Amino acid sequence: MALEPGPERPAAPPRPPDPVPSGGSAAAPSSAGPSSAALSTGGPARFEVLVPPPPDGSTRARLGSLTLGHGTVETPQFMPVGTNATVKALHPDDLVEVGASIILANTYHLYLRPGYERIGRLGGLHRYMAWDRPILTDSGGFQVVSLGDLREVDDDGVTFRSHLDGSTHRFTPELAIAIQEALGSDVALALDQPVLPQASGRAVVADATARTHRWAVRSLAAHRRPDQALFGIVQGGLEPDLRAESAAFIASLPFDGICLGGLAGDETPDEREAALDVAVPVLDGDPRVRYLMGLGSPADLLEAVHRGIDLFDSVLPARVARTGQLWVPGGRLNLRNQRFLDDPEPIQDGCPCLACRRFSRAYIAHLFRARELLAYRLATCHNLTFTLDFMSRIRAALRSGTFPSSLPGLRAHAGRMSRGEASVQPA
RNA sequence: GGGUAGGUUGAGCAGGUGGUGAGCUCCGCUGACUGUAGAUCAGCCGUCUACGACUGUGGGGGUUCGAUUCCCUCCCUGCCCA
Repeated sequence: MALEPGPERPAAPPRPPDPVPSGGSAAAPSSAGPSSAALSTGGPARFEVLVPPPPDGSTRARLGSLTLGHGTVETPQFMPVGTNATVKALHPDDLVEVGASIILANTYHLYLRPGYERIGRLGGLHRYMAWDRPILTDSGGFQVVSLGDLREVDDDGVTFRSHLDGSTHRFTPELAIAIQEALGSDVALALDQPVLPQASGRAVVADATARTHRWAVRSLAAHRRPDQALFGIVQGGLEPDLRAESAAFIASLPFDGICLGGLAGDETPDEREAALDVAVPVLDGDPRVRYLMGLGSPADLLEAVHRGIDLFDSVLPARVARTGQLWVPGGRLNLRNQRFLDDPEPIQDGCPCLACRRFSRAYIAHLFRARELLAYRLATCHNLTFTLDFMSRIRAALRSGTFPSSLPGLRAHAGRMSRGEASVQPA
């Protein structure tokens, strides 16, 4: 699709070295260098566009740097999801090695168990889970849809039944903020009401979007913690006018970053990209980071970066890893398939991850069949390494000014990792 | 040698006292998954010309319109007694 030309932008500032090498390991977020201090806004989240999109309008992709309390995040970037204050199957050292510079944790889950007051008493989420890099907490808004019939939304908040014990709980925008302040995440999100675009009529989307806007205002009013950023969430489903209106409204508020929610659901890639092409131009010229919630397959990440998104999170690479699907350039391997039992090759030749450095496909295939715990750790390390390395490749292309022209190569590397695309054959 | 309990689709079972045995759990095969109620879930898992049909209850024989069931015989396994 054609991208509309953006406005002229000032020349890019000097390009700092990317701390994440293309091998995907040993990311080392650090404080921003003195050269970028002049662009600091002094807030809890400082986003700088290091390489803006080209003036010819060939892409909205941009290279950036998001500085938070616990470190700097190079963008475009992917956040592994650690719902229960852990990225399933991984040790924090694994996350560092995989190249994670920021992870996501979940307000709803941690509220139910172990309780946010407890985490607060124990020194906050970073100390609790022994992760000293940035953490973003989801507000619990997604559980409004994922918990389905266990919830009821009204204008004041949302009433949930706990998925753990059936007990009744109620979230308001104010409580979601209080929980996240107790957790001490670097980035908090405003409570929102996403909808499944395909399963909802326009009236439902409009209603949820309007409610999300009211909650956004209340979230800002409730937020106190000066060392914590607060991002607002754009909704609007797949309705172009509602999506654009929502983007304009959220952008009019003094949030530290802009999230695009209600996507990465049951919509098609074309529908999702159309929604981005409506929402992102509304944010053009806005100095804040743009975060598309929930997207995780490499091909999807690439197209969203192309359309101007800086930040992503998803469960996908880690979840599919735990079921034996390993991502390699151009596609994926299903290690549960019989043919891998005799395959002595590493999952991906040259990959620096914990799995590929020492183990064969045959061995990992065996571990999956035996349901050995090491299988989940190795597979998760590999897929996150692949994903974060892919983001690093995108950043390298942006830094060198070759991004639009490098799209075909990046698309080939991304392959299709979901939605019924064929698996790759072993080398 | 005598007695006794058994032999069901890769494994383990359920069922079946003359009237259509393709059920279950493993194992196995394949697929799905995107702000994680998920190391989960779904489909398949005897054969075929496949929305239907056929075969299959240790082997062989018999009775019967009809046998997994009744009778004869043989084989195999567990246990008990010599």
